[in-house]
Amino acid sequence: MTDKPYHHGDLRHALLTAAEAELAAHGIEAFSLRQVAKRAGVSHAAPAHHFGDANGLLTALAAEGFRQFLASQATREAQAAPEPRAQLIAAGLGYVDFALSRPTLFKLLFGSARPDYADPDLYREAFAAYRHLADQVHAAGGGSQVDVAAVWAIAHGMADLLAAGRLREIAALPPAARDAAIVDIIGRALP
Amino acid sequence: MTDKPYHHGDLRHALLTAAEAELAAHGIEAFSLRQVAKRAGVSHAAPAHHFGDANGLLTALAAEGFRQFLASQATREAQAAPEPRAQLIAAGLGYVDFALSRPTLFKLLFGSARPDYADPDLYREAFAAYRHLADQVHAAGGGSQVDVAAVWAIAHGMADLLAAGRLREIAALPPAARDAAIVDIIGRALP
DNA sequence: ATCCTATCTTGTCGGTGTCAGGATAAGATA
DNA sequence: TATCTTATCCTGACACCGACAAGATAGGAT
Repeated sequence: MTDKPYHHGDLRHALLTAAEAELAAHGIEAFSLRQVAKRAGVSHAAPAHHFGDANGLLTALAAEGFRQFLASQATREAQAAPEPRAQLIAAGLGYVDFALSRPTLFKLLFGSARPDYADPDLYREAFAAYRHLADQVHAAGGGSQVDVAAVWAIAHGMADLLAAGRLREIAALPPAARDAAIVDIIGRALP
Repeated sequence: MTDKPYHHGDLRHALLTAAEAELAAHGIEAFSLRQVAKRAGVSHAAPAHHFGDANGLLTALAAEGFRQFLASQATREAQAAPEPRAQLIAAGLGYVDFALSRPTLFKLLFGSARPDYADPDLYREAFAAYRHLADQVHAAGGGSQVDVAAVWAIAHGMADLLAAGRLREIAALPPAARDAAIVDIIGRALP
């Protein structure tokens, strides 16, 4: 039993992990900085040194979330055919996967005003996610801003509604049928 | 100058109005029951009698929000051709109109865990909104749950992204061009 | 005229974010 | 090795918040 050392060692990382767990457990609207500190076994004011304030922690967590968001898309893309359109559809599936496997983190990224997008790290990651989508749409033959908006809207709409517990009929399908429905729907955005 | 009477007269309505104003001013994540009470010129505990707790107030506000949501769609439908498909597209435009004109209220309806959907009034209004959409999809020739999901997802995705300040290129278009883009996009959901 | 009930206020409690100041430890310098 | 500097973490305090309890006031029924 090591008495807890005064210095944690990797508190920043531990706080991010604790914050994500708290978020998943109690939802973003009940997020509490003191509960995060308690979960990490540290005093209530310890997070301030690493993140400034509560929004700073959520901003850092959102940046990390965008990295996981792109990784979720990459996983699906690696399993799909290399043609641009198949890759685009796969990215859409990864979009939905992320929203369903980490719903509160998804809401932090897309439905919360607390992350500060003036933060360079977060801005860069969010922009990278947008760029990835736009590149795929262009590669798949979409030429206009309207095409990008259509694909983004339909993927985001599916993800957001499913993460919010709506569209129960779709969510309740067996995985293969569910994926097929999502593929069908996303494909409509680029006729 | 009438000294404020001990009894307000229509405090319930005044609190809902004040709550919507507070929501629009400071966002849902900074929502404060005491600020709502102060805005209505009433003590901090006065809302409890009418709404129980803060979530009760937000639940009542969400129910009212769904009525406005359907009204926003009805406005667009009244200006559109009577064919089912035109009516469906018009409803989609009204969906987006609502999200852009009342973004925080929109987030309360579709992106918040605070309203309690076990409340009969809120459940009824939310279900009416869903039913309206499903009926229109069926009237326009959509036969499956997937068709309903596709239309809902694309309209909701456009609305949510625009309300969150994303899709700036679309939001920045002049009204007529913006509407045309939205019509184009929504139409893709039902080929 | 009286009682009953709905309405609203005041006061209090535990919890929260943020700030100020102090304690501790790690690393650099000598 | 001894001291200085800096990063890290803690304690304590303040104002604000949601919720609850108890009391004050007024409207309406009897």
